[in-house]
Amino acid sequence: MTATPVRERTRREIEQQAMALFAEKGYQATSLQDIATAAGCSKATVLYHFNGKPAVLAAVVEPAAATVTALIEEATQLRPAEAQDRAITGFVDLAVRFRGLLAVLNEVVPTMPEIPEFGPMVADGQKLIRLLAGSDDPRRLDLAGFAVNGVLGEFRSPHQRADDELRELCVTAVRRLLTGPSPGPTHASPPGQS
Amino acid sequence: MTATPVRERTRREIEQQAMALFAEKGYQATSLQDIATAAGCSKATVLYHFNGKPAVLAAVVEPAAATVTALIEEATQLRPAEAQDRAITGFVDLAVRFRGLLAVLNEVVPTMPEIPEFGPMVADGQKLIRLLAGSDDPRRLDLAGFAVNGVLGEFRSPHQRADDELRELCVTAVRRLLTGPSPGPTHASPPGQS
DNA sequence: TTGAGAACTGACCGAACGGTCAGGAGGATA
DNA sequence: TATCCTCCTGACCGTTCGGTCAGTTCTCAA
Repeated sequence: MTATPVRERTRREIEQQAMALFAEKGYQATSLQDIATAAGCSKATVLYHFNGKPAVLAAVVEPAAATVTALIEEATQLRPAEAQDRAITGFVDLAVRFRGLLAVLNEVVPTMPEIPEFGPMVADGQKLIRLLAGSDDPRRLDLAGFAVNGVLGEFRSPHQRADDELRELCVTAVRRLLTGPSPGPTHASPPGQS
Repeated sequence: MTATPVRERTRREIEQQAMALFAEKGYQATSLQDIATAAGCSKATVLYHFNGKPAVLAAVVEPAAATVTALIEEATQLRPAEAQDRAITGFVDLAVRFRGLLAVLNEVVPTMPEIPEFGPMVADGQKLIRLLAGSDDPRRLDLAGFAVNGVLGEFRSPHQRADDELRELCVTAVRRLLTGPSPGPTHASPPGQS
């Protein structure tokens, strides 16, 4: 009934194998031939189903992107204080859930503006930082950006760490950065420092 | 007098141009031809002076690596409390000073174990995390790793941020993560949660 | 002046990449 | 059976890359 189920089956296989390879070796280091071999088809078939390598990446990333969008929409409808906490736990959960993909995103971030498929994701990233910060104070926005970088960095190399452990570490770290008293107006030098 | 000054002059020119290009476009995206053109020589000359592209990167990174080693040696001889603060400010200062290089390091980190020239640097990274943590508590070591990732991430894309601003942000964030009370033994759920 | 060695180069190579294209295989339809 | 369309493929293309090599130019001491 879905028009051509065989088409979807092949597409899905390519997406799954591409996801695994991207997570394992990175985006640049994975060639279309690698994906095709893993998926049990020819490189031309990959290009038949996806309009170029970036399109493969976009398809692989799409579920994660949709989840981010949903999280943002959900958190936006909460009151500010709750929204921040929801954003923190939601973001970390999401990072753990798509941990294999995060290293890839990390790698591709610098070249993302060049790829039209990623426009919405960049915008969502900004919204997420806004929610994590909990306010529009530039200082808190900066800290939120720092926190996101820290979380992303935590997934850069394929750790052997368990999901739960990783989640706890990230939540703890992000809360330390973003909750509690506001950072000093100028550079803050905690008591007793050189 | 230094045996062959002309050799050193060319080497230095290549190193400087390579550093600028790496900082601007990244390591992978910079070809040997790019470096040669910028340095006003041929690609073969670059290969004559450096034993392959990774060797160029190693030479470019070497000053920063030496500074890290010096910082570690210095901090190691302080008392623990002072050592941590010295490590924090020293690390951030160093990150700002070599900001152009950090994005490159960030990019190359996953493939670093494959390049023999980088063995000592990886070891220094571990020592630095140990100093930043201020103790051997695994939880604090994890937070220190998170902090390093955050700082590195802050330099991933070429911000327009001023050095001072960046330094203040990083020091604030790292202190928030690593100083103050020890993180709870299990996952801490601040008051009022779903 | 001259010769030896250092410094440098153009031409070339093999490999890998993303992408294109004409056409084959195979099932549904008429 | 004949036709059509979807799915798929091998062969090929142009480009870029890191790296090699034989040979030329330059430097400098004897």
